[in-house]
Amino acid sequence: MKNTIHVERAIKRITQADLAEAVGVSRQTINALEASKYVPSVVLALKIARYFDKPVEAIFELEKED
Amino acid sequence: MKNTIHVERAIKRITQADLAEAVGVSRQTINALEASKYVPSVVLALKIARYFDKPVEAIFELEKED
DNA sequence: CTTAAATGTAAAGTTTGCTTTACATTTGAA
DNA sequence: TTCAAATGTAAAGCAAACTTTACATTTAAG
Repeated sequence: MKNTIHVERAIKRITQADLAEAVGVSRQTINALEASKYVPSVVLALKIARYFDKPVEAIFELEKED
Repeated sequence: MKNTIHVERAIKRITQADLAEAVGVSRQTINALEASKYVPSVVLALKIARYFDKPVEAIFELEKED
């Protein structure tokens, strides 16, 4: 599983803390997601995708090992 | 969080066990998802969506309480 | 350079996804 | 009606998501 949260965030010029607050999780959760330290729930993925106004698939991509 | 796995499965006329095997989880996991007993990871959601050839958003929908 | 904001990281704790085993109930085809 | 397949459900256990607190490092603006 890889994601482009870092990129989307750069485009919108938003901090990890901003995104965290917008989707209702802790800043560390966003940081860990960007570092691929774990896989989010589909609820969180949907909220992040909705925030960036893109489909889930545009931000979260399956890899072979998934 | 609600999902339409049951419906998609009915359209394709597949059993819970078939879907489970196709996406690499146990049959009980699919059963529990259909019963909304829990929220899947985005990896599992992506696999299910891909299996049904639809976007994640077409199968998994956020509700107010999410 | 200095300082504040942003990011990285870590540890301990709680909750929840998902598994396995096991059994009961429902459904559908012969 | 009978028998098998499909579904529902439950409990115990493990792994992973996510939280809070706390601190160190990097980045950027003045």
